[in-house]
Amino acid sequence: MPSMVSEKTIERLSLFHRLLKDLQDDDVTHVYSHQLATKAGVTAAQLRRDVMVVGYTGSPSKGYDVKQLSLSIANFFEDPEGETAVLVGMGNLGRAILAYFNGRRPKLHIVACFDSDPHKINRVIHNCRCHPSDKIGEIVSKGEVRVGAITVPAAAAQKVADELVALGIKGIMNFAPVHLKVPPDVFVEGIDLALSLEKVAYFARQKNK
Amino acid sequence: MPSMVSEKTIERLSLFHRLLKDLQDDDVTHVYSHQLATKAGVTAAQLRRDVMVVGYTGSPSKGYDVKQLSLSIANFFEDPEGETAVLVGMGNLGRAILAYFNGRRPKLHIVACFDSDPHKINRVIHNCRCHPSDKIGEIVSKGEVRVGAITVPAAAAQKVADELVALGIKGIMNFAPVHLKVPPDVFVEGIDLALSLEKVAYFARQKNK
DNA sequence: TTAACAATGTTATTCTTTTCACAATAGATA
DNA sequence: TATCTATTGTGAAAAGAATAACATTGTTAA
Ligand SMILES: NC(=O)c1ccc[n+]([C@@H]2O[C@H](COP(=O)([O-])OP(=O)(O)OC[C@H]3O[C@@H](n4cnc5c(N)ncnc54)[C@H](O)[C@@H]3O)[C@@H](O)[C@H]2O)c1
Ligand SMILES: NC(=O)c1ccc[n+]([C@@H]2O[C@H](COP(=O)([O-])OP(=O)(O)OC[C@H]3O[C@@H](n4cnc5c(N)ncnc54)[C@H](O)[C@@H]3O)[C@@H](O)[C@H]2O)c1
Repeated sequence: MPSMVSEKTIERLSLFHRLLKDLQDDDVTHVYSHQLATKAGVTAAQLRRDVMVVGYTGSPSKGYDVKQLSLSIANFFEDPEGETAVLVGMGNLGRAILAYFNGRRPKLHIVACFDSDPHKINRVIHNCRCHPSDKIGEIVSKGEVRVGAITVPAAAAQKVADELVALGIKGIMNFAPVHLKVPPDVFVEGIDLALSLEKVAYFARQKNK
Repeated sequence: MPSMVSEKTIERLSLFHRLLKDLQDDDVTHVYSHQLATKAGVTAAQLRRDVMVVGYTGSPSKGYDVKQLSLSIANFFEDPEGETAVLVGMGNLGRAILAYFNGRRPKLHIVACFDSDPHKINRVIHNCRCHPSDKIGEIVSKGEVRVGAITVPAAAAQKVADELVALGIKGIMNFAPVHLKVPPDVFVEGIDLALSLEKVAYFARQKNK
């Protein structure tokens, strides 16, 4: 196993994993790299290269065994009983995300939510009771959860991040438009929709020239 | 001006632009590359390299003139009176995004929303009346809007994308977890939160080893 | 049995992006 | 004025990612 796999490869493997599960639902047993690659929107060469890192090997004539490859990727991710996460900031975006991940979605369950607004505290939203955010440390014991999502206003994001780090959280999805400072043993994925939209607008202008 | 600027550079320039506006609000007149870079979470060398593409040049002793650099980036983006966009899918996520962009946010206004659910049609949400999605072509005239956001279930996303493309839209933000097939003159930014979260979970596991 | 085929695993190559390094420069200092 | 300092702009080097190329291999069919 290579000591470090790139973020891009992890994203694609996760995507392949999802597509493979869809294929399984449709009772497809085998798939060729170029077929799966087309569904994923990548090249076959890249898919094969990504698949290398999980150690699974397909057959030149049958292609990949859907079930086996799916298992190999799951095994590579080594996420046995599904990850749990906490979410801080039960505003518009926080509620949408909670609905999404705690809906029919099986994996990665959000087990606790927090907000500072007294009107939201103790309300149960999407099977998740909203707790006061200054009680995080009491409700979630250190090391209990590895992943956190931040959907509070930009001004509060760093403070929340510090609290999550203190809780022992090692991965953060940050939707607030600020760069978070965290220790090197914490992974931050910054999702800045305003920037993404500006980018889309820029390239849209480029395209119709 | 280089004919093609990378997506990464556009994202960072947009980020710098935002940070420069914040500095202006605080009446800061000059800033050094390493200061701005720290706020942005990138290296100073990278920032300087990005700034090259907009053609602005700073002073070795004063650094960058905040106002001038901000103007230079805005000018490079050449987005005169602010972009407009349409949004299809007024579910949980669609409403959150609408609230976000049509709130105090000045730029990039969502001018029309669509949904197929009769219960949602004609309801006014965040200053935006929800129209029936099969009437897009009647409500938005071709070429009127350049950017679209898709927040419908995965199964409906490609169909919606086709309709947007037919409308002359050149840039799409797609939140549905599917790869969209569009003509080469349309730019698609796929935002797949489930994949992002899986990635965070993976690296969180890696980190605490 | 063996040749032909089509798809894989993997190495080599190309292309892109980031980092490094440093000459050039504007101002501050004496 | 001459010198010193800190920062810029940018070519060159390094690192990283995608693509191409091809030898290898399991299967089919003559
Ligand atoms: N809504 C979107 O689609 C969207 C898009 C892009 C980015 N964002 C970002 O996501 C964040 C949330 O956006 P939103 O639209 O949901 O805003 P929102 O105002 O609807 O929700 C913010 C929530 O955070 C809570 N909060 C504030 N300070 C807190 C604290 N210290 N601890 C715990 N909770 C706290 C508030 O009570 C509120 O419920 C913002 O940073 C915003 O910039 C949102
Ligand atoms: N909610 C989230 O945080 C979240 C996160 C990641 C991805 N997504 C994706 O975003 C999309 C929307 O998610 P959501 O949680 O808002 O779902 P949702 O079910 O709340 O909303 C979907 C909306 O789309 C409408 N719709 C369905 N078919 C349509 C059509 N053909 N034309 C127009 N409107 C149509 C529905 O009436 C509904 O209002 C999904 O693809 C989902 O996978 C959502």
